[in-house]
Amino acid sequence: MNRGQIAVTVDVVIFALRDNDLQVLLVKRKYPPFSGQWAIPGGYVDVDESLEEAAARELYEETGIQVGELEGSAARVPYIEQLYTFGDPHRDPRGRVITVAYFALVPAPLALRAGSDASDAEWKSVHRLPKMAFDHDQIVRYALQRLRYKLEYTAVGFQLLPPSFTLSALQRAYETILGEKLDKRNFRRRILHAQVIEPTGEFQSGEGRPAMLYRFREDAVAEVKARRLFP
Amino acid sequence: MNRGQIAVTVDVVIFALRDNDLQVLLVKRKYPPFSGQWAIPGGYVDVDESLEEAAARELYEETGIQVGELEGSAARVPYIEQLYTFGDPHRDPRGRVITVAYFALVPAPLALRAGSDASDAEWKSVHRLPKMAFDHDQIVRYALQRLRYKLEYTAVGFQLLPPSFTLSALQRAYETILGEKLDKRNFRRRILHAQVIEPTGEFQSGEGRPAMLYRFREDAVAEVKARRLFP
DNA sequence: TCAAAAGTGTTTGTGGTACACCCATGG
DNA sequence: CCATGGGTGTACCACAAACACTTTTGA
Repeated sequence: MNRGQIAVTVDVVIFALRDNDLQVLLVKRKYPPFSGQWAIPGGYVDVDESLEEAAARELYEETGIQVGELEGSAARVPYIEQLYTFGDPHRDPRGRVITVAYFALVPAPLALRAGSDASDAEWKSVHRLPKMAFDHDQIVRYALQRLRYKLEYTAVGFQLLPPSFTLSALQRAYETILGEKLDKRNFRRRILHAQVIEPTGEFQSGEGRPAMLYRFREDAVAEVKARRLFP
Repeated sequence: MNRGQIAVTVDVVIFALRDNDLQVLLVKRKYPPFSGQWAIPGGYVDVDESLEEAAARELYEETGIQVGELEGSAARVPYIEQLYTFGDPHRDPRGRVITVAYFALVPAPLALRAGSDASDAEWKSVHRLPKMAFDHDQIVRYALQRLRYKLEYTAVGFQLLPPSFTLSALQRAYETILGEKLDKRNFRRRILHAQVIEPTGEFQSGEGRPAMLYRFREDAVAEVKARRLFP
């Protein structure tokens, strides 16, 4: 019998697109172990809250970001899903701590607030990650792999964009995350053909010719079963 | 702070093909809560063992099935992966118990042994599941969904078959799991084209014309990235 | 010779990929 | 008028789906 000997935490990998780069929100640890090092936001699960509630609470306490669909909220996470549970017996020097990792996507510009558990919160490029506490580097790498994977067969990528966006911005988002160039004509044809976005009727003016703005269709089928019997 | 107030278990959904049916291994609970009801094998995680070790140990204790690649072992699990972590605060009447669920595939005929923690272990059809303890029905349903999903884009299905098998047997396996008929010629072409199996040179005699036996190619690329940008 | 299961090809449609130029606007 | 990014079409190829008959064996 081992009740009471194992602690459970949740940790959340939060992705956003900033400066044409895929970034992760990290917090600087105030207290040991690993104090002064960067970590993904997270903390202990309370006895009477669900894992999702714990993830939302820790996120809010450490970064000011709220989970939910509320309009007008400056900082909200529209998308969160369970990633994996990491349970190596030696992943935390304090003792046996199992962590249920989540991964979240937020539209680019979010107001942050340093919370009580963390002295600082900062966005860091996934390509230049600092040394991180615990096994958090492994968790972030796994989350990135999952994000890339999901990007290709679900419409999850729209969660990283503002409510309306141009097709070029969408393509840049895909290219940034996948780390490769995509053909403009093929990209547009596939996205439009997939019927997941619709034109807003508005245009965005900028440097060159104004671009049509699109929005994600809420009624879109985000994930479709594809008969493949492995490639 | 909540250390010590939350218990962690692992539970394993084990699938096998028996009698042209997809079945799950269930154990009858000896002790409360839910004593006398069916449950998937599992139990508390020890402080000093990893989640995978805990899954393997519980599996062995309750069913006699060993995890690993050992040849000659009558009952071994060649495939196991983490499924999901279920953490609803009220999923266990004894208190807060979070369970890390795994799902495993075994080739059809495995010798079972009732263990000390379970008075009985039995294979049950996924289509006619009995009333189950805790949220185990939910876990099994989720595992089935995952199995069907993986079947289509990975070569995981071969883990449910003996080392050598006919193409008809493979097709029956797919049809049983997916719950639908597949076209024989298209199925064979795709499987052979995918280069995941090779002929053994042996034939299996039976009712009609003898059938070529195939084996899974260990060097096969089981999962290939397919550029789709959602269907 | 019959029953039972194994094995085999072609046509058609759809979607992926490669590829280059004109368009609308602001400065 | 020019720089900047927005927007468009076609040809080829690979693979998915639909579809029915011949072959081999044992009883």
